[in-house]
Amino acid sequence: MAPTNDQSQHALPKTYMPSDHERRVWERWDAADAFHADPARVASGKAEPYCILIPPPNVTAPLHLGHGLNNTLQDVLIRAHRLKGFETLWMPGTDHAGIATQTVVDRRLKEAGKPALAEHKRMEAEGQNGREKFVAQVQAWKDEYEARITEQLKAMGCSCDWSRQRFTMDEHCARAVREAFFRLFKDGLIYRGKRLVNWDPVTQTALADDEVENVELDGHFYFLRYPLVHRVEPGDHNPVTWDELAQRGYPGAEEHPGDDEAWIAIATTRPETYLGDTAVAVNPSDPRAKALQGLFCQLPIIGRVVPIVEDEYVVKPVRYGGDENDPKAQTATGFLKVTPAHDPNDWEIGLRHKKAIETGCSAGTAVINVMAPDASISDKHGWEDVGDAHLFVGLSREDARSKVIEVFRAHTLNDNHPLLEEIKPHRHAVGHSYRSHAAVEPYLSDQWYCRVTDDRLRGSAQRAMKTSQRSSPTHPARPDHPADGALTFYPSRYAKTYESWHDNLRDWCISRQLWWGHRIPVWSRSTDDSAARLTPEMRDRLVLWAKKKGERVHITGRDVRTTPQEYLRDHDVDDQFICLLDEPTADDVKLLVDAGFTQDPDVLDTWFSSALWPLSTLGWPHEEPAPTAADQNDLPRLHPKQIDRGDSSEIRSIYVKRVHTWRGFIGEHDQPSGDLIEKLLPLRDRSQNSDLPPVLAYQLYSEKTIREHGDQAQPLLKPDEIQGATDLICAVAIKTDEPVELKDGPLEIEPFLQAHGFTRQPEIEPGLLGAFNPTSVLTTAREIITLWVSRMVMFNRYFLAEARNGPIPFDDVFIHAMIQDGEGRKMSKSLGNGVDPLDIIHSHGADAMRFTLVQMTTQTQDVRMPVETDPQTGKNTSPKFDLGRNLCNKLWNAARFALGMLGTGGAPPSASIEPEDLALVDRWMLARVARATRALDEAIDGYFFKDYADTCYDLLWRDFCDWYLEAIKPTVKDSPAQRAVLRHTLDAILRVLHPITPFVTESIYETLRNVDAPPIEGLELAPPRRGGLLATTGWPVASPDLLDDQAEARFERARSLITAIREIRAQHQVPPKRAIAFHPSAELLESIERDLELIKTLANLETVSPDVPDAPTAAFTFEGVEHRLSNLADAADAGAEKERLAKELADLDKSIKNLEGRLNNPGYVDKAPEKLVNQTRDELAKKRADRETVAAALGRL
RNA sequence: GGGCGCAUAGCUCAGUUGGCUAGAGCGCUGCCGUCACAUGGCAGAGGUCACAGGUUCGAGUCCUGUUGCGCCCACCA
Repeated sequence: MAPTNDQSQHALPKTYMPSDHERRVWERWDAADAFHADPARVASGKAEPYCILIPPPNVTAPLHLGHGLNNTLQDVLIRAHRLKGFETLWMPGTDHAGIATQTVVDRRLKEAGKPALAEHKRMEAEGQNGREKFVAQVQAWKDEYEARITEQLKAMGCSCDWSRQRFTMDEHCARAVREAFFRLFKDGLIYRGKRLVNWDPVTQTALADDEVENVELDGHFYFLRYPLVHRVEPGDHNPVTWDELAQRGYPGAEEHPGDDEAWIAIATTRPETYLGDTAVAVNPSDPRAKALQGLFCQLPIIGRVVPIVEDEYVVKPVRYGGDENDPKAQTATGFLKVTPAHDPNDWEIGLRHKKAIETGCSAGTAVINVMAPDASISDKHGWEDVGDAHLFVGLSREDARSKVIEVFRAHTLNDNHPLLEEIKPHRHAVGHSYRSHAAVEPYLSDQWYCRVTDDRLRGSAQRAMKTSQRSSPTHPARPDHPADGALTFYPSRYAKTYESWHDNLRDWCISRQLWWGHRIPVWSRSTDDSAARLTPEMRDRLVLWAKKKGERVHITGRDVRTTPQEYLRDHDVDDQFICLLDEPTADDVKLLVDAGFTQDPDVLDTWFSSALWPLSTLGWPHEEPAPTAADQNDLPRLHPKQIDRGDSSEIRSIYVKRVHTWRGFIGEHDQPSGDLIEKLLPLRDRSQNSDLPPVLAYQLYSEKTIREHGDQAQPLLKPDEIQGATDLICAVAIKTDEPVELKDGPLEIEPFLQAHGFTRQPEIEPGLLGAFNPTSVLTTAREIITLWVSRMVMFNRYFLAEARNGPIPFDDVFIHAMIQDGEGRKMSKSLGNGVDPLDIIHSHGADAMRFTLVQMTTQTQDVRMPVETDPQTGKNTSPKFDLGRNLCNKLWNAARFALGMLGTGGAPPSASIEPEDLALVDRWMLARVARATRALDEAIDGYFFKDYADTCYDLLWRDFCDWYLEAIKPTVKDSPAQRAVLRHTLDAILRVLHPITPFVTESIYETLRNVDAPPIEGLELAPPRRGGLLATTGWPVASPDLLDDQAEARFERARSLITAIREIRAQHQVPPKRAIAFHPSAELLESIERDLELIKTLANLETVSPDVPDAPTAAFTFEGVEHRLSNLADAADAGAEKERLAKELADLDKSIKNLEGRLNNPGYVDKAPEKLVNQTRDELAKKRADRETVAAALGRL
């Protein structure tokens, strides 16, 4: 063998220092493009795709340990599949996280004493571009945090395809958002609605239902009295007396003095909303309802008269027939104040009784909003009959509540009954904004909604779920439609969350009154003011404009679907909406502004762009065919589809792989096309005729041809056609940034194109969508199953639908556990119990962190991680990470030892090695590798991450280090075959561990890959595909022939014997160095003859012979027979021996009793499987024999 | 109010379809400075599987109930 490189062994430090390796390894991966996925390999059938889209982290803050876990798991899947030969794409990116980021930046600006959101809003109102300036601040924040997040992910070793990183507000995503919005809008799935929304009075935006967190609070029930009156004109007072009520048959009326004014009592938790009451409701089956028909209530102070309506929704008090078991019935008065503008239920009641309320309520309307957007009481937002209630105006919600109570307490009816009847404590859930944590106000507001309850969205999401995971085989709403998808949750219990979310779905409020987000691409024109109606001329201009835009603009109104022409002609509608697919040009804007339109100031809910993630990141809506692999060095043919249809004065471009494609429009804007053509034609000719690789290609189309022929359009080729055309679209592909030599000197192509009005926009990669959507698995936290998973399914299916249901964006959804601290609390900034992944990477290394996290990932919903604060650094850490660090160190040292044994650059490989020619321990080791790879395959397929880590751990530590390396120490230097097994086993271990601990394995592989050894028959270890990197090698494939049952059983037997001997050694406190003598029975000696060297090595035996010397010995039982050891110590310790034997005897007695009991049970013998019963009998016989031997030994002492 | 989950060694957790004496890591005890690794080796102690019933030849595992935690959902009378 080659000289053992002792120097190199000693050059390696005894301890694995992650910081010495992680950067170098990362740079090697990066330099080799190791993680770049090529859709062409999928398209050409050379590789199966495997794709994961990162759940884009919010740019609000750096990543926390939960992200660390999630992304580690994804990387494990990605790296394992990359090794398994899949074409693997892990798409990275970040989320703009609208409300969250805007809130954080606002807060930071305030803390820094800089102009914050409020100031910017004022600037905007004053025409000083406040919006733009504020968004720039948020953008700067985003840039900083996106960079930090990227750095964190890279530090963790995440093998994303970093060349394709996306952001939910970048141009690709914006493009997808516009397309999606436009299509939904056109298809009637987005509409404008005025209704109650969850309003956050602090950030002053609407929230979706799922952005509201319910918090249990101690509140009160306030019982208020409303006097009953006859119909009166406002200001009049015509009370109803109890006598009158008694005559009308009102139960209980006689309990009151007959001349007194009668009242009814309502119970509320929010007395301040009484200012907006427009009715009082009673259950029609309440015995009092009939007597009240035709009567009214008069609201104190305000003087508003409101009708009494009958509605089944109202809970009857127990006394009047309510359900005793209903807690509501126990506190209910049977009367419900109806405040449609400030309570969702009341809103519904208001709708049901709209007419009756409008005619009965003295305000003449069913809806009275008494609050400003900051939730203070206001008479400027729909409240007109303020009356004597001015004292409330301007108060906050909380102050208004106290004031109302104060006033009701002070006012009395009949001089002795305060209007405040009672206050009872009441604990109830109150919605709070998940961002500002302010109590959410149900607030009347005009918002955009996505009609997710439509079957095209909700239905398709429900049908997507695999039948076996459903609680009902079909969706209730469409019993005739069975499942048509294979959406599967791991663990399966989360399927229920998904299912029930859809059952209770309501339309999704998608507009947010924020500045940070995708602006809603709708221009609207309110025609409330009749003077502002469209002039016929303006209408004609708009119609013409819309006609020219064709399919790229959609005009409609509130809940009305007509053709644009019809729509604009109709002067009765109150709102007009124009949705544009493309960013409007300056001309468009001018026209729209002239016509009185303004762009909607709102932005879209963050989740709208998140829902498009599987589409936008993969290039949708540009669906372009993948280039074939052979084309890679050529310029692509520029397909007309790549050229925007419609308004072509807009200039667009794309990249195709690393080829930059530019698009421009020639022949408008007084731009002389001649110059461009003159320059371009020779360029193309040069490219086509030269031996040099082509650097530029372009094609010219007439806009008209593209309009008429779409994808079938042919480019213009003849010079005269080109020169004559006035509507040329030019698509240019360039392959270099270098100047190109022309006759008249070098031409810098990009500046040249720019000068001609071309702009370059980010690349769209052909074929990504086709190759990688559907993706393979989504790995995420359970809290966003509803927010995100469902919506991705809906949108993917909707937008990719050829017919009814498009593909599901992923079949598998893995929901990982939540990391809590040692006390089971969520990790959070406010508790100070969070752990920063970078801190762990610094203290323990990325691999250590990853291993620990993977090892913790079981199928439970929470995992706990005891958090400790390092007293020196003040940083949080956890002792759990030592596990991972220790494992890396163990691997490092095992490799150090192995490499020392192997040397480097050894003998060239000869013929392959047949396993049957190998020593027992080698065959055993190979069998362990074979068994482990099988277990690991299963673990990966079923998302059993802990099993994966544990299997690796056992293979490396228990099998390879504890047994194999120890066993081969005396023999490996002289056995080339054993060295081959050592080399390849280590190689296989590196490969299977690589998905969890990529850095240390890659570091070791740098050396190991240069060590040659003959291959072993049945163990396939594919070489690296790129850059000599372990990350690009192949998964170890072990043939079933390596599963050697006999070798394993034989080794196990030797191992039991070794363990038995070691036990005696420990019992007698024999120092490890001391070699002892073993005296087996003659039979045992004969049966272990072959493996004697192995046993001697591992049990540290000096001699083995059946002859027991005349010296102190210790006895032990193996396979029911007594054997002896001698030379244990200079003096025998009879006491310890006795103690040990006594304990062994007791243990044996216990299990004998247990086994006998079982066999004496006739039920067991009759009913249990025969095999099991026989096993029990054998066991009992063995134990009895052992017992006899032990008892005899004990007797002799 | 509805749904889901958890309770196993001092700590953190495994324990697939019920089946030999319930496992791992950390911690603990003993021996070890040994020439891959003390971030290590060998050996060991430690568990009435929350509680009460039930099904079964057999229950940590299945069923019912109880207790204690945790999470999600639900239009706050």
